[in-house]
Amino acid sequence: MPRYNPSEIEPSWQARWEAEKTFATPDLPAGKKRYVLDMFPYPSGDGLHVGHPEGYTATDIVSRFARMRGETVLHPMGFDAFGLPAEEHAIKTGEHPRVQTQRNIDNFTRQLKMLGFSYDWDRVISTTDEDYFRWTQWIFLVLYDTWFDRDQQKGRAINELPIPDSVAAQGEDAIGRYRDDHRLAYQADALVNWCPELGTVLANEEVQDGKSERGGYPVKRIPLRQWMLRITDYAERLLEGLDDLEWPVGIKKLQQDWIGRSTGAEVDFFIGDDQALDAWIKSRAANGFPAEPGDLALRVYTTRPDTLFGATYMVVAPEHPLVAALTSDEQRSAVEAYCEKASFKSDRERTDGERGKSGVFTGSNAVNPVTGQRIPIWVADYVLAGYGTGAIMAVPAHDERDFEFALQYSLKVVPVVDPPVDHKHREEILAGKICFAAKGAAINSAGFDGQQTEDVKLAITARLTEDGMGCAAVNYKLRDWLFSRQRFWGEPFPILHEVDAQGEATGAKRAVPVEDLPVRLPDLEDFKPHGRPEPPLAKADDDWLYVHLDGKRYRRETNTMPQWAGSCWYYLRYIDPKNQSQLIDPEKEKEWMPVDLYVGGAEHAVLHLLYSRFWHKVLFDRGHVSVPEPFNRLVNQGMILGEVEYTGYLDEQDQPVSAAEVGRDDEGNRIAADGRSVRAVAMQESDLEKQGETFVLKSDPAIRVESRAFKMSKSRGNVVNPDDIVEQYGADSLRLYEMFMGPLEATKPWAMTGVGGVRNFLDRVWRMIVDDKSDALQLASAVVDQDCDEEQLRTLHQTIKRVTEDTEAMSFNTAIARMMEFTNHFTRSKKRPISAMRSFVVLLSPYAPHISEELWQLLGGTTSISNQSWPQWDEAALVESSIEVPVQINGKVKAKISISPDTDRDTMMDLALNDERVRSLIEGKQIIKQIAVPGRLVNLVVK
RNA sequence: GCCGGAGUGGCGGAAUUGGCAGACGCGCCGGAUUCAAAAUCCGGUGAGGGCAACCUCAUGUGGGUUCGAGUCCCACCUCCGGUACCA
Repeated sequence: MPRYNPSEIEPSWQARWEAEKTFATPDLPAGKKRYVLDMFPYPSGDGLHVGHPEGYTATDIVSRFARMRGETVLHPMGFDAFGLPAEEHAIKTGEHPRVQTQRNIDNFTRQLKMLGFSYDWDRVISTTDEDYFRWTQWIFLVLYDTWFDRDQQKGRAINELPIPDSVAAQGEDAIGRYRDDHRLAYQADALVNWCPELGTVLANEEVQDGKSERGGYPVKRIPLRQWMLRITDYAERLLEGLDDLEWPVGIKKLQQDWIGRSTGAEVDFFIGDDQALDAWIKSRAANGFPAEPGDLALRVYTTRPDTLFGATYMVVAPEHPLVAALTSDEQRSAVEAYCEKASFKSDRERTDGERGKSGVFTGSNAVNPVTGQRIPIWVADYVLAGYGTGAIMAVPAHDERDFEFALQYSLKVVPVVDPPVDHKHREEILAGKICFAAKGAAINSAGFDGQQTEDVKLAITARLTEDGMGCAAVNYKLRDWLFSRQRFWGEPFPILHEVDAQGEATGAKRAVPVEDLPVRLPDLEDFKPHGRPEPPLAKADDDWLYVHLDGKRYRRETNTMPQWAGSCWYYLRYIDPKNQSQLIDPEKEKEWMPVDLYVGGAEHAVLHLLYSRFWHKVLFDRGHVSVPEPFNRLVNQGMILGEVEYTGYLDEQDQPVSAAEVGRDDEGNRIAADGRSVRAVAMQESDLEKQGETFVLKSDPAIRVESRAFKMSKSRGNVVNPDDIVEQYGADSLRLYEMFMGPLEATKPWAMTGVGGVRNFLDRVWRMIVDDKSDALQLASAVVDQDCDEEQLRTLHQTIKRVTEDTEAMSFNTAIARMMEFTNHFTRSKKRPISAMRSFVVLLSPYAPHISEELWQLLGGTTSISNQSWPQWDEAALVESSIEVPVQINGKVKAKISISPDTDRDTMMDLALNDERVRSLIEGKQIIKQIAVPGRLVNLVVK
């Protein structure tokens, strides 16, 4: 009895695809190309998660579909294999990270192949391959060799950087330093998130709630010499580039917010002695606003220059370079203590918790450039050193943060914006009792009174510019990218630091010559961090660590790159994965780029996608790639949650407590409204019933029960393993179920019964074509070599049309529903024309490739079904001779009439009015309005 | 707080973009087949009322626009995800 047996047919077809290289992609596309890309996985020890195949199946369907429509498809897969877990494992076990990484890659590869994805496995790459990271290092050298020309808004070669005469006069070293200051890859002392437990610094993104994202260990801020990438130079380009991309608007917005462009003005406040004020004002008026504020001024950035008249005090960040100079002797101990305390806190800790503001008066004053009045300068950690100029003018009347601070320290509040007259709190705002951050008309602002906010901004900025006190300015939230890690398992930097005879660094550096790449990782005895913020590579032998070049001695850079590095450009390498002389052959790059469809999780919305775009733009500017943006279309697959769980509550006496009464006490323990402590228990669906919006116990409807699906997690024990599903139901069922669950982008809960449902469908498809009663594999007797009848033909062509359109629209769930309808229809037919069966199996093949191959072969196919061309539908076959349309009376369906689909408006109305039932219903009533929509409905409004 | 997304049967979800709400699947009920069960096949299945033909109500809540609203507008509620003093 040849039952549908996926565990037999799936591996055999996979073996055949592999042996025949069915999905090998040519170097260059013939005709229309399509580059379909998945976000490559980190090969963790846990293996594939059920969330991975969701996106992978979607792209596989798109790829198979496109191939059958004659496009040349590039659909590759690889591994993002550097990263912390492998290193943690190495530290624990002493096993080289490469060994474990390879094991995990092998397991992932097995799992991916088991799902029947049509990747070109000859193009597989791993970021940890020397042959790959050689080019990651090469791109780093491009960044190192590039400066950003603001006038042209373009990255250019460092030797094209204009050297000011004053620098040139100081000699080669000065020129070198000047260049180093302009490179896109540069070193700086950065306050870093040092995590002693992990023995590494972390990027801001890797720190959550003052703890490491991985492991949840405490993080301290310490200054350290770090590699930085000047992504901020590209802020404007990264912002503009978003416009033309077919990305979800939400993701675009996240990137825009992350870049955080704002416009306003920089303003200098005089901080010198009164005697020097006049001279300063005169010199500013004569010479204009200088690039640097000088010793006599404190520079701020504001987005509301219109509120300058309301600036009643100033605040500098604790790390601001002028803090010491501004601090008076009386205040020195208080200020120093405050700054010391702030330095121990991370950005996150500063803002965490109470959210109360704190600060200390410096003892100094500054002159408000428009009022001429002296205002106090405070130091407070609600001002961040890294944004704007690290100092602000505080306008408590019109800024919530300043208002809160002013309230706490009894600072002056001067309203300078009059809210609209109908504003609820206008009186209190004008009295300085409530803060108003919106727009209005200027007041208390001398000559600007009465003008609207936007106009005042321009007018005041113009006046400041004229007086040399300020200028219009743009700022970004985006920070330069902290690019070095103190880890072993990452790409070494291809940089050499010159050392003198004593082994001391001279400060000069040079790039490793391109022909010497890759810089391989050294052999180490063990991988343990030493607890100091110094990279493990420093433990390498001198053979590795020291290099002689051109008669000089160098020490290698010992930091490694972060995990993001490898994933920044992998999509390029797939196009030319084995090229030994170049990153990518320009001819191939031109033919294949950009990526037409990129599918992955929304968790990479900002970082990975922003970093890749940045690298790509640099490569573009330097002529290595031909398009300005790498990913034309982006789709985020939604999260798959675990099975729905029903949770009831019991008190200490095991009496049920309604979920409506359950809350949490201060320690987070669950308690009932009356204070009894309660515990959660899992409930069976069969014991529950729906009551209104909620579920209740059948036995006691007063007791409410929670119903919810949770994120899959090991600790919750609701993780679904793809291996188990494939074993029980088959890969085709898993693929089909993941697509049938709902829209690709939606978050949706897993349901094992649903997998059974699609398996049932595949069983029906099998029996529609295969004779399951006979011992040999042969066609069912109902499958006949004759033409479709009219209805079958219509069903077939409707199915072709809808599956084609739904697949194009990536509406996979409805495409599958259409195929189920087809199967329902033809299973009922005693005669199933073989031509219809063939067309159907072709439609099914991108979704469930293994069963389709098997059935295709049985239906007489001699080559892989993936070589078939996609069926075309015939509009003529879709036309029905007669359709039923509803007749509504006052918007309610009261009757149906049968008409030919092309019946015109008037004829429809006549038919409706003559319908027996309609006539009886409108008898004696007055028809006020007649609406007829051809092919759709008739509506009569009667009184 | 702010930003995004979503609320449709017992459940997952459809609905040509303003035109027959609930496609398709799961579950449930009934029937056929069977010694019996599984499997399979056929039929039914939003709620309430009626012997019936039918009637009434129904897409988170309340209003509005329209001949007609799940879909558009206004106000609100709930859930999920992201984010955190960026001057």
